[in-house]
Amino acid sequence: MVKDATQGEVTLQDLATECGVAVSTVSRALTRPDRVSESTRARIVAAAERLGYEPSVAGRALSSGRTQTIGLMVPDVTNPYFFGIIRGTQSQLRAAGYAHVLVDTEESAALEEESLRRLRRSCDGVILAASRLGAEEIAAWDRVLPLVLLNRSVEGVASVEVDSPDGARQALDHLVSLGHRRIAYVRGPAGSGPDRHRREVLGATAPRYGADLVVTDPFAPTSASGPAAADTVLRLGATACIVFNDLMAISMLRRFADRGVDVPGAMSVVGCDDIFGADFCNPPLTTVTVPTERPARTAAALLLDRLRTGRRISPERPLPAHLTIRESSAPPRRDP
Amino acid sequence: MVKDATQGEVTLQDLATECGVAVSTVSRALTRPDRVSESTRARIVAAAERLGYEPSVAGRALSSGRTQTIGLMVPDVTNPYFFGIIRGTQSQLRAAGYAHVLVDTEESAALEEESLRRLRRSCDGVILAASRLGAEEIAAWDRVLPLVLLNRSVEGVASVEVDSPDGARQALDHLVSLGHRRIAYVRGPAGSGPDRHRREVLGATAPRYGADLVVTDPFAPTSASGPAAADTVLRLGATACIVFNDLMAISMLRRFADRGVDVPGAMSVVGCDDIFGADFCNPPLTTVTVPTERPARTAAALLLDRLRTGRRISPERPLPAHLTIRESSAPPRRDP
DNA sequence: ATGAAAGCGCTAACAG
DNA sequence: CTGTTAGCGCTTTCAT
Repeated sequence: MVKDATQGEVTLQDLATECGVAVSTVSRALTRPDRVSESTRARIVAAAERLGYEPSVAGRALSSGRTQTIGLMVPDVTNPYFFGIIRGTQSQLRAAGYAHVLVDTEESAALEEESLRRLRRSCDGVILAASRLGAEEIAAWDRVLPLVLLNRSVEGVASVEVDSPDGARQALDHLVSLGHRRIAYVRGPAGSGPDRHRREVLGATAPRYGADLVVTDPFAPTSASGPAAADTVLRLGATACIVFNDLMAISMLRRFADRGVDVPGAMSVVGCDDIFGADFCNPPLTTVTVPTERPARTAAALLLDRLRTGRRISPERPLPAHLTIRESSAPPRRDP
Repeated sequence: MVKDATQGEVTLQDLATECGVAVSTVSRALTRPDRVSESTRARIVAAAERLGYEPSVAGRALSSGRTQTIGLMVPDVTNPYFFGIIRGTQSQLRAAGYAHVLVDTEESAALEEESLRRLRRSCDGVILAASRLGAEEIAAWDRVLPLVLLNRSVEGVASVEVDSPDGARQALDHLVSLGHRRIAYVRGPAGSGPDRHRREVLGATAPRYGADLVVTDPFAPTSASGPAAADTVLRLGATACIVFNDLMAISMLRRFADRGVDVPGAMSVVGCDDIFGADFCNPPLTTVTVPTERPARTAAALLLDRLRTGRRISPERPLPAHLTIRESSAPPRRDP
């Protein structure tokens, strides 16, 4: 039953009065059940239940220093890629009794900084997904506020890689196997960890495969960048491209269609992430699939563990990425 | 510059000592600038800046009773429909200096209840999007915790309609104009406000249009329901359907394809929401477009205003819905 | 096992 | 305009 607002909130004091014990006893009964007698504990818990007691986060935070909330910062809530991240962290945190503050940093490092500043006092820790901040800034913040990074690694800061560079290698392998020689990699934002890893892997692998890799300049990882990215790929004379993420890749598909470039006839496109929509766009997008929910849960668990034990444990290896081949990639058209 | 954790947090007391004034003066200087002399205010603000002072949300909440955070509860964070809602409320709240707690209730009324219970003490108010709770429960909660409803209306509780029933009418008009006579409406979840409105409007309008409307039983508003919903529509012998949301509609498109039912040749499909993906699925989906970000901002503004003034203002009218015609709807195939 | 008491950082009367 | 004082609800020594 919902308590009426006019009665005010039920406090520890109320329970103490009700049960004829001291507030400290009530506090213990509710948070350290082993340090009170079984009988009083039962009595207090029953009263709490009956009166609809709900602990005050503020009171608790003030005296204990812990807020029982952790922040999740993502660069773009409207990118379906972050679905799994949001769901995964949320379920893990909820199970542990933590609240979950979601912050959309809108691809802006400045907003990230400001948000961290604001979260510093109100969160016990923060999960930072795909941060656009510099390595030193991240390291500095981690000293103030426990951080776990997702898809970004910084020396000395806990992190979980979602993306595995091998996905890009598989994509390249696939395109080369189809017969492509001149292949473009369409970059994401300049600071991105996965972007760097992919460039490294592709750069190192292309020669071995006998492929001619051309890398674009960085793009904002959103649909809006698609048309420009598509045009760039055409200008570079590639017959196939690997794209930083599916949001851009799907948008590029449309640009190619608008310019009369047949996909996959005249241009093969491989995206990354396998987001919502990748399987039903037109043509369906060949993409690098990476499970996100599991690493997100890992990140949350990592943070919780660190808060509890003070230890920094190292994360399990991420699930391997795999290529999901759909209709947007095919052998290059033979020149007439 | 980021303050080092070893120094501990800077408090009002620190600033007071630093400036040689009382904590209350510092408090006022930072929250009621007009109640302090300009010179001391400047001195204090400068010190705060210099020492990297950040107010303690907990301390503030405890003494003022306000937490400066508001909750947003959505039934499914992985439904792109809620993108605009999340963005809209977030931007509005951020501008007002409020924190934003996102809760995914996973289409479960029980989880909604539990979340409200937990948020009661830690939020100043909650924006409840597409609640699956009963009207009486919602009204009861509103007495305890200021609520604003999105896409759900309950007597006496502030709400903003995103959906306008006229969208469904336009969809029906469209299909009838194309020549369809037997038209199915695929329902969403039982408690949904928009679902009820649409049934009412469609039920009232169909006779006037000379259409034969058949209404399905309720479905969970997710992709998973698509196949079953598609099968039901076929069983009902309709040549066209209006679907509760695009998530289901897109999924139905695929089911129809799998069953060899040509869309739009043998079946016209009209969705609702115009979510991410509706424009690039195959075939592109005719759908009822409704702007979500603006009403979400309105909802946030409404809540903030109520918290500030205690008044309950009534919201502006929602933006009108409009039909966006794409390739998933066409005239019915002439029987051979 | 339980109680008394001291704050945590801040706001909000109430004095001056 | 500013200082003094009392809590807000809770956890946490320190006694008992």
